[in-house]
Amino acid sequence: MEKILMNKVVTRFAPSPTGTLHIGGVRTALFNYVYAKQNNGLFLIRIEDTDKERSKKEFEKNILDSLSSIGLSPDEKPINQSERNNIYVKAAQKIYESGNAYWCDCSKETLDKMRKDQEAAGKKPMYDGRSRNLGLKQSENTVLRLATPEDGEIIVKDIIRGEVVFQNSELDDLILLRSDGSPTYHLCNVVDDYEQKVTTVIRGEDHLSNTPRQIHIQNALGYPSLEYAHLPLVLGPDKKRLSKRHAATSLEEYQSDGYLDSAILNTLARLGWSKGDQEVFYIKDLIKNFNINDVQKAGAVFDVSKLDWLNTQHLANLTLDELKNKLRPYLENFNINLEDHFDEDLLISSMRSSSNTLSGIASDLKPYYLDEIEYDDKAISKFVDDVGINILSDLKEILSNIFDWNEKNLDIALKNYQSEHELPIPKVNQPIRIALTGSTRSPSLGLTLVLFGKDKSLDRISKLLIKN
RNA sequence: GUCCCGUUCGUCUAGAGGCCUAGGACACCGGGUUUUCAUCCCGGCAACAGGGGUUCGACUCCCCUACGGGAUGCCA
Repeated sequence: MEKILMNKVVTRFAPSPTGTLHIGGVRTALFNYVYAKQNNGLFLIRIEDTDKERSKKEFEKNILDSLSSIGLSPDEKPINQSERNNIYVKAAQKIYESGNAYWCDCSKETLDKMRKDQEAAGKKPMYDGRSRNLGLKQSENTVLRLATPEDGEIIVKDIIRGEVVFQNSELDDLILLRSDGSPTYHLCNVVDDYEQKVTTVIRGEDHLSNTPRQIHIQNALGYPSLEYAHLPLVLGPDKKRLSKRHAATSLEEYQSDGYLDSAILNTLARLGWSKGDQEVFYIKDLIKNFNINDVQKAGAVFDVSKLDWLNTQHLANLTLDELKNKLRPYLENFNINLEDHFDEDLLISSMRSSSNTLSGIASDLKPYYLDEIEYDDKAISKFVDDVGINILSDLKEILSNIFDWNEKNLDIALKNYQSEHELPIPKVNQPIRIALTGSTRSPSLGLTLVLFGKDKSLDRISKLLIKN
């Protein structure tokens, strides 16, 4: 224990590249990152690609790119377990030589049958150690198993959960080396945590029951013990771990949907953790205020509406320039160049609260840039009737005679027309709004007209007039 | 089945025996501001899983039950 206190804190995020970076993984990485940073420690990444079947380079790339895109870059170059085979094999040998492992030649069929029998007998299915004292030598179809102590218990000291006790009798002799000689997850994981000088393991709760097994491997290898924090899982609305069935799970989907990285991180951090009544946190706030001891024990349901709200908060905190820069890629999706508007600053500042995502704002910006207008049928049928058409042609005339095209003049003209004809304001304004933007949603009308400019405004009114 | 973890408003959470007629936020529902939408402001709805203990007193401590999750792989 003293040893841990003396060492520099080192945390790691150890994903296996079998899919794109999952939002739950981002949260795990975030907590690891923040914990390391607030202790002046190191945050590392390790790619656990020992499953040759399912590991894909493209996923590894996605995970690494996603992490750095959201600001959770590691302090050292990530390592790949697939490239460190000899280290694990050496460790396995050491365990074997110390008498804490043995070769086992049980076939898959034998094992299946054993498990089935145990289940039928109402017992926990686990390897019964039948090869343990056979003194088998390594051969083509042998695996190396850890000789787990049969009695006693292992106490996992978990920062979040306290002491969790496991009886050794509940644990079976796990496989260290497969029959093809390749190392398994538990071995690699333990060896690498040691090799990378990891001090603190922060990972999902699904690993809690793996921990005593890994501690046995550590003990067999003579490694020092680690600090653990098992995070509650991120759940879907049905309380099962969040999966594609529930919602988007990969980070890149949220990013392309127009959520700010800082808002995503904020949402994830608040899932299972809180600090007073504060809701909005940036990474620097987390480094200052986060306390891993305060993390909740129960799983937390991921709620997109909270993300939406937090995103509006983070969006509102952006400076105009920041917002413009963040908007650009989303605008490009519509082939829009932000600078093509004659007063993009006024435009963006008028439209910045139109939607709670970047992609939503970009989409709302389309009428201001593109010639094609998408008319909202409902709005058309509600406001563009005979009366609406008359109003439009009247206003077209009136507006064309306004030469100093500014918000104040336009508002006055609109107001005069409306009071002269004793019309309710929306009756007058909505048809114009629809003519300009295709819908009834826009900033105040005088401003909207300014944003479109005189020519375009009149054009669009004509266009709607012709259409009807 | 067995082992492990968990259980406060629909959701995220505050609550470390009296501060709780249980607080905040999101969502939702009303109302207001706004020429529309959004923003913003105000208000409302809504929870301690159940049962036993311990205690003068339990959301808080202990036990049981129920429910949920995780683990039980030559996956990680």
